[in-house]
Amino acid sequence: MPELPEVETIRRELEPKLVGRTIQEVRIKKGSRLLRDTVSAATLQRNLLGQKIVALGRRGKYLIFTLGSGDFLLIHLGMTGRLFTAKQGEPAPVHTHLRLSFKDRDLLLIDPRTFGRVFWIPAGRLAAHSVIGSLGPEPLDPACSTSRLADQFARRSIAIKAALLDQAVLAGVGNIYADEACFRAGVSPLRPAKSLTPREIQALLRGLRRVLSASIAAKGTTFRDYQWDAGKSGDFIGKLKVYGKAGQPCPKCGAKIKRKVVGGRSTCYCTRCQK
DNA sequence: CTTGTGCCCTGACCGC
DNA sequence: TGCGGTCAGGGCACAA
Repeated sequence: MPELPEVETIRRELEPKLVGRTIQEVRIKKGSRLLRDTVSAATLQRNLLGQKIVALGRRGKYLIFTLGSGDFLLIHLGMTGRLFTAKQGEPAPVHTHLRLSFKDRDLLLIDPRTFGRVFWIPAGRLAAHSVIGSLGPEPLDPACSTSRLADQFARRSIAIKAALLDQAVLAGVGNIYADEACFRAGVSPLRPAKSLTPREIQALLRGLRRVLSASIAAKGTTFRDYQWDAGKSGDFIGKLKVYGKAGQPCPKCGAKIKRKVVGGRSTCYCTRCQK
């Protein structure tokens, strides 16, 4: 489940390998669900062929390829999406949906469960595009302030965990880091968002930033499917405090970690440490 | 506007 | 060994 740290890790891995290279061949899996209603395979193919990758950016969980034409290729990895390079001529693994060939290597997009998505966005239309335009601030951006978050939470009665998962509130936070941030802030994920005090929101943002930064440094969390390169796992799983640890002792107080579905997602927390 | 629910999809895992 | 059932969850459609 690639979240902000995992997508950022993939971005950093691919940037030096792809920027400056020109797309020489485009292969799209027939009827790939990743394109859905966003762009036709023929249009995508036509618009990518011969284009140079001039930048590789990230916004939330979206990877943003800037092309020489000024247009953008957006990739969201969903739950099981993987993106890495392979030697030319190397056989594509099953569930390869997109293969871009460059002078020295190929880029493969593999996604068994097809929760991922691919978008093509014309030049100048990135910020106004529906998926990018509706995103909240980057949690690691200094401009993302406690007061801004407080404004967002003030009118929400949903659980703080659900609010953290809302990409319009904060971009890039998923199930793992929402749970970890709540634990580090000592805040129960069940609390209504608007019940948090400014002090608690500050602790939450600080905890979130710390866990995101530490995870990026460890190349992300490999819980199940995520890899930042072929066969390469992230190391942050050993640093997780509560996520996926239901029934195990809380690392702070030793009480048994509880699991509950919040906002439709499995949520792990300590009822003693998190109030 | 808000909030909650169900669906998409495949593979890993479990119990029999 | 095989096989059916369950679960994982990001984003979106949809209903209230």
